[in-house]
Amino acid sequence: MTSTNGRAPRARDVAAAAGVSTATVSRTFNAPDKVAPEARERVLEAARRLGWLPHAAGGALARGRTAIAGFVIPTFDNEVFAVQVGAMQAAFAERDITLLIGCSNYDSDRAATQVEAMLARGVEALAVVGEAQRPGLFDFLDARGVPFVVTYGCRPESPYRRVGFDNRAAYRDITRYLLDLGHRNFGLIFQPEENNDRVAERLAGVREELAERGLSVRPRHARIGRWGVRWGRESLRAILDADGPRPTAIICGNDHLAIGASLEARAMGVEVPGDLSITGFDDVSLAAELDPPLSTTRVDNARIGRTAAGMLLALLDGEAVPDRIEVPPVFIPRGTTARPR
Amino acid sequence: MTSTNGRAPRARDVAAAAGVSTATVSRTFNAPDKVAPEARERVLEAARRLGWLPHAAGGALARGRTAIAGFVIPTFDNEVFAVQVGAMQAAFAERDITLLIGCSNYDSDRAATQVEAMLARGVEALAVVGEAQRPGLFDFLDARGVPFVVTYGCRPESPYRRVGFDNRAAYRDITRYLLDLGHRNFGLIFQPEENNDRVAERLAGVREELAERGLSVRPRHARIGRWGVRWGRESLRAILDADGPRPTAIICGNDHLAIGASLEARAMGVEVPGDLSITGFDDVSLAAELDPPLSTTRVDNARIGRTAAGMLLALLDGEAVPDRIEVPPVFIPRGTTARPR
DNA sequence: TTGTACGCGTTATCAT
DNA sequence: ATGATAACGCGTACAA
Repeated sequence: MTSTNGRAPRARDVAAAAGVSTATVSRTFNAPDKVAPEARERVLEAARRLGWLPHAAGGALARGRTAIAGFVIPTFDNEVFAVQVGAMQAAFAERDITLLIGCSNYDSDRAATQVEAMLARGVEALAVVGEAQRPGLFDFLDARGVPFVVTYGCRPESPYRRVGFDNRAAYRDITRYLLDLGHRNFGLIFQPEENNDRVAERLAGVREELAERGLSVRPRHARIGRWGVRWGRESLRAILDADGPRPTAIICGNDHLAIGASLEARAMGVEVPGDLSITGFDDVSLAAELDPPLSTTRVDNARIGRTAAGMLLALLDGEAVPDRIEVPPVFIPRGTTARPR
Repeated sequence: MTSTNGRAPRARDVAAAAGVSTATVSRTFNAPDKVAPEARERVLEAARRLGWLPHAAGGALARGRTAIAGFVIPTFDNEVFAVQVGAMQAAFAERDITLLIGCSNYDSDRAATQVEAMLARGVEALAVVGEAQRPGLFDFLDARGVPFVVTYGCRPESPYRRVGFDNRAAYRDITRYLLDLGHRNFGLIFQPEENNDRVAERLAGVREELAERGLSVRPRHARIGRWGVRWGRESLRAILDADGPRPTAIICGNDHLAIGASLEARAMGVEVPGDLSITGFDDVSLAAELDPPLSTTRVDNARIGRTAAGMLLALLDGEAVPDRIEVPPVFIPRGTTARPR
C-alpha cells in the first residue's frame, strides 16, 4: 500500500511520487491556487496513496506557529470540567487548533509543571481553571507573551482575564433565597478549600450574607473536608447528631455533596424539604431526576468552555477582548428547599 | 526579568547569556556529565533567569521523537473514560510523554479525523476506546508503524492488541445471576448501539445466555436508544406500562440508566428489589450510595488506563507485549436484585 | 507555475 | 570539555 514501509512518509516522498518539488507539495495544501491543476491532482493523489500527513513539528518550526492551545483543569473526573474541556476542544477544532489538556489534581505545583510542559510544546494560548495558581505563574505567561484566560472562577476584583461567574455572589444568592424562606439556622457541607479559590469564595459568600443579618454558622455545623457523595452523607449525619439545635438548611459546595446529604437525610428519617432544606451546585445531570429533585444552581459549562476558547482565539487574532465575560449561574429551586417548619 | 521581551527565549539566548555554545546548553540538560561543572552552573543559571524551556518542536525534529502519545475516547462526559484518561496521562507523565486526547462523540469518522490529527502531531503510540473504528484505520496505523491498543472492549476474537474485559461475558454473568435467582422475564434498557461495539457485545451476551435456557426478551421490553438517567426513567415506565406480563428483572447498559429505572420504579410505586430487580454497569461512585444501593458490575478503569499506557510504553521500548490483558469486571450484588416474588 | 535554498530550534556528530 | 556544523521536515521568499 504505502511505499514508505514502517515509517511515516515525508513531503519529499510525496514530491518524488508526484514528480514535483517539495515546494509544490507544500503549496498544494497551503496555497492550492498557486499550483497548476494537473500538478495539484498528481500531488493530492500521491499524498493520498502514501498516506502523507505533514509533520506538525516541521510546520511549527517553519511557520513559527504550533496551533496548539492548552487547558489546565484540576481533575478529569468531574462533569463540570469534562464539559468545559469538550466544548473548548470543539471550538478550537474549528480553527484546526489542537487542545492540550493537563490535569493538576488540585495541586498548584503540578499545575505549574503542566503549564511548563505546555509552554515547551509551544502552546500559543492557555486556559486555566481558577486563579489560585503558583505565584508568578501568570507573570511568567505574560513575560512570554502567551495569552491566557482563567475559567470557572470569575472574581470581580480578579486582575486576570476570565470567563465564568462570581462564586461569592452565587452563594450569597443561595443563602439569601434560604433566608427569605425563613431559615435562620444553617449547616455547610463543602469540598476541600486547598488550591481551590472557588470553594473559598463560596464559603465567603455564605458567611457574608449571613453576617449581614447578624447570623453565622456554628463550627460544628460547618463540614469542609472531602469530595463526593460519601462525604455528604457522613457530614449530614454528623451535623444532625451534634448537640444543640439542628440546622434547618444545609448549603452544599456541589451537587454530589448535596445528593449525599439528601440520601442520608432520608435514611435518617428526616424529611426533605419538610424538616430540612438542602441546596447543591452545578446542576449535575442527575440532580433533576432525584426524588425529591435537587434545588441547585445551574452553570453553563459548555458556554464557559466555548467562550474561553473564543477569547483566546480573539487574542491570537490581535482583537480586543473584554477582561471578563460573565456566564451567569441560575438558581433552580426544586424539591429540596422549602420554608422551615 | 527576562531579557527576551515578549517572546520565548531560545537556546541561543541562553548560550549567549552563559557565554557558551548552544551545544553546551543542550548537553547541560541532556547529558549533564559531559559538561564542566562551572559551565553547567552558568547555563542552568542563565536558563533559569531567562525562563528558557527547550522548544519541543525543535527537539522532536532533531531527535526523531516527539514524546507524544494519543488517546481517542468517545466522550469526555463519562466517568468511565475520564478515569481511564486520568490514569493513562499519569502513567505517561512518568516517562515525560505528553498525552493528546481526542474525542469522537461516538462518531467513527470524527475518530478517524482525530487519529489523523494525532499522527500529524507525531504521536508515537495510540490508544483507542473500542474496536468499532473506520475500516482501514488500524491498518493505517500498522503501515506507519505506530503501535496501538484498544481499551475497554476486549473481545476474545479481536485481532487487535487490547486491554479491558469481555463485555459479552460480563453480561452473560449478570444474566446468569438473575436467572439463578429465578427470573425468567427480562427487560433491557440500553444506550445506543451505533459505533459502540461494547453495547452490541453486551446485548449479545444477554441474548445468548437467555437463549441457552430457551428464553428471550420481548421486543417491547427491549429499549435501546439514548444515554442517561432520563432514558432509564422513560424506558422503565414504557416497559411497565406495556400490555402483557411485566418483566421481573431489568438489565441496564450502564449505571445511569439503572439509576433512572430505579428512581422511576419508586415513583411508580414498584418495589425494588421486591417487585423488580435492576442491574447497572460500571459501579459509578453514586451507585453504592443510593437507596437501595445499586447492584452493578465494577470495572477498574484506572487500571485499564494504566495498563494501556504500560503496554504502549513497552511496545515503544521494543519489548514483547501480550495481545490481550484482561482487567476482569466484578459483579457486585447490592440492594436492587433479589428473587422474584 | 515551478524549483532552489534558507531558516525555524534543537540535538548529535565530529573535530578541536 | 567544547564549539562548529549538519541534520530533522516543513513553509516560503526569491529566482527562474
